[in-house]
Amino acid sequence: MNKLRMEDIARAAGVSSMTVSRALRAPDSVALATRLKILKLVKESGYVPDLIAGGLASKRSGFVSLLVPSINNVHYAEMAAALKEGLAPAGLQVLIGMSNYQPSSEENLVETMLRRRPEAIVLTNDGHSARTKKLLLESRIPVIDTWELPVKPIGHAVGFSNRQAMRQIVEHLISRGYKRIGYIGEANDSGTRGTLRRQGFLDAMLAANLDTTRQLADAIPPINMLQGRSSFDRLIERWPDTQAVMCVSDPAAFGALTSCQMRGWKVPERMAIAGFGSFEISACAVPPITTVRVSGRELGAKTAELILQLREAKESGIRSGTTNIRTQKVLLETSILVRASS
Amino acid sequence: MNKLRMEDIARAAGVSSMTVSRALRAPDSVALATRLKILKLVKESGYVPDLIAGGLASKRSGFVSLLVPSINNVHYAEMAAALKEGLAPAGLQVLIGMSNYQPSSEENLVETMLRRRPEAIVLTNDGHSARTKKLLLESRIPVIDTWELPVKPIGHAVGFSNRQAMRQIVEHLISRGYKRIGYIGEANDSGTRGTLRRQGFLDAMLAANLDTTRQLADAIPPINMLQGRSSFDRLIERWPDTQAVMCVSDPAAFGALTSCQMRGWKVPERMAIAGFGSFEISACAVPPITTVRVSGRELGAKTAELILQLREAKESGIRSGTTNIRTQKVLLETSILVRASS
DNA sequence: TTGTAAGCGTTATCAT
DNA sequence: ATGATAACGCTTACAA
Repeated sequence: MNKLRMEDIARAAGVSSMTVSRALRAPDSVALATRLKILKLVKESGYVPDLIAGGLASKRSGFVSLLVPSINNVHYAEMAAALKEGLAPAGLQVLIGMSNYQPSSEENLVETMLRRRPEAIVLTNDGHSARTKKLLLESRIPVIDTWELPVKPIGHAVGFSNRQAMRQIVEHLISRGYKRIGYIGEANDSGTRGTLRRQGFLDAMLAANLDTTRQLADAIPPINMLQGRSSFDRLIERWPDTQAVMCVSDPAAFGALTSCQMRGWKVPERMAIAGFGSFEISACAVPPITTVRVSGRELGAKTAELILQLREAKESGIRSGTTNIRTQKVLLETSILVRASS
Repeated sequence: MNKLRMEDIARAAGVSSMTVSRALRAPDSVALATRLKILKLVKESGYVPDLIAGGLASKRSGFVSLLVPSINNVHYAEMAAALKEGLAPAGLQVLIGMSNYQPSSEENLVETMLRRRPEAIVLTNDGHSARTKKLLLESRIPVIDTWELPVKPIGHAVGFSNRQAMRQIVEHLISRGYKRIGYIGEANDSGTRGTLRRQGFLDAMLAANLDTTRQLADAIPPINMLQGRSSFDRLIERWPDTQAVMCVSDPAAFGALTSCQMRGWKVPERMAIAGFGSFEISACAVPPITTVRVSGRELGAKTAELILQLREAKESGIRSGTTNIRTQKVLLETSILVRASS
């Protein structure tokens, strides 16, 4: 038994393969009786059209590529789900590639993804290599940077200001009366979100005329709970009179909280704690941890919207002879969730 | 400026496109000078070969499809990373599809993935619909069920026994002297891993002649921390004299722990807790939580191995005229991590 | 070592 | 509403 082709269905239905093709993609353009007969045969035979062949002929691959550093993250998961939901009505599939937080891997991943000619490519991290940028630009495929709004994005961007959000939450700590505030971040974060968040911390502290020396940023990204705990321990060893600690992410903040639990320190009385990202752990910890709310769902939905909009613009551009599509930037709001830890 | 094709590179190099094709895929079959000239042109021009066209011609798509329920899970992340590493040397890419824990979505996802003709398809959940099974079987594409070893897998399988692992950890609790042991699980888990884990709980309890009525399995899968906490609260309300609680997963166990923290209950003195899956939270919680160690990396590596082996078997099968490849089952070991919570 | 010719399985385009 | 034909951009198979 060989693999079925469209022509096999066509022969069985007594029509040409073009009619089968139409019955499958644009049912209205085929007579009802013919269509029903074809669909019945397709179903019975288990025929599955070959998208490789279809893609070659139509020059539409039918999928959008989502590149994430890791698939172990609720925000990427929600973003992916929302992106998928937003693109499904347009018949676009989402295929996910994982770079595993390795910059060299991203370059590779981008190149292998481009080979499959996605209809758009969504990036979730910044700090791309020059070659990555060149490949993306030359591919003529719409590129969307997400999460942060880069000053100079490769193509379009949907995101929020990590710096502004961090500034906001640190201002909250300051308004609570904490003065000796420490910061726990990640190492090697030049050109990444971590840097921007730390910048936000500095913005708030300097504006309030507070001391900014209590910083520890040596965890390997992405910082995890246990790293957060050990950073906290070293922070306290070095600056024992610290009153509050601002962490680059919720898992790190939870790590700091567990250190307090082991020391028998009351939170927030002895030590206030704040995180970033509204992960489940910050809601469930005892006490719950103050954090910055970010919405992967919103990001995914907006990104889907943008992709569909770009697609339409391109269609009408082809019709009108215009080829230039302006770079789009979508800025999302963030808000802080004040909880018992501060 | 139009998209570059292989022929453009060929013309620039003064060779035929076949030579370019060879220089790119089997460098040794092209004269050194020619090859260098071609590779230089490719690099300078930013030409990226079209895998859609290549796939159609060669009947090899060059990718393996990994279908996960969600990308918010460290185990799938590690499995994906290991799978990727294992397949990369063979020139196989891993593309991830997400079903979002919706059974209807899985059917859809399988079908759209099949359209792209992956060279193997890796499934991470069980309980497939009849149509899904039919499509997979008729596709003639190698299918690998992972995590659990189903009694009747669709194709091949790499996994461990959830039932046996759960039995082991419950036996540990029993050996510690706990008698009134409760169970917190997920609702609607017929045919899924949850059912098998609960079965393992029953196995151990019945073998020890202990009461098995303290079960609460009404959380919506996948159970999360807050659901674990509320299940625990209801368990305690109904059976206040419970001594230990076995949870279907670590996040649920952590939820139970936070309830104890809020009640001021000592763990394990007043309440012993055990989880499943060795998530980071169980290592970082205070006290750390006893759990079952599972290795996504190992699963991914073994799965990659199996895929390469099947591929070779197929190659030599084609040469020898044999077409039948036996179903493979790979069983991995699990172990329990005894920690302070029990 | 390189080239030529013929597809791969679908869809675009133009007829009818 | 349906069909014939020619791509789509590459690789296979064979020839030189």
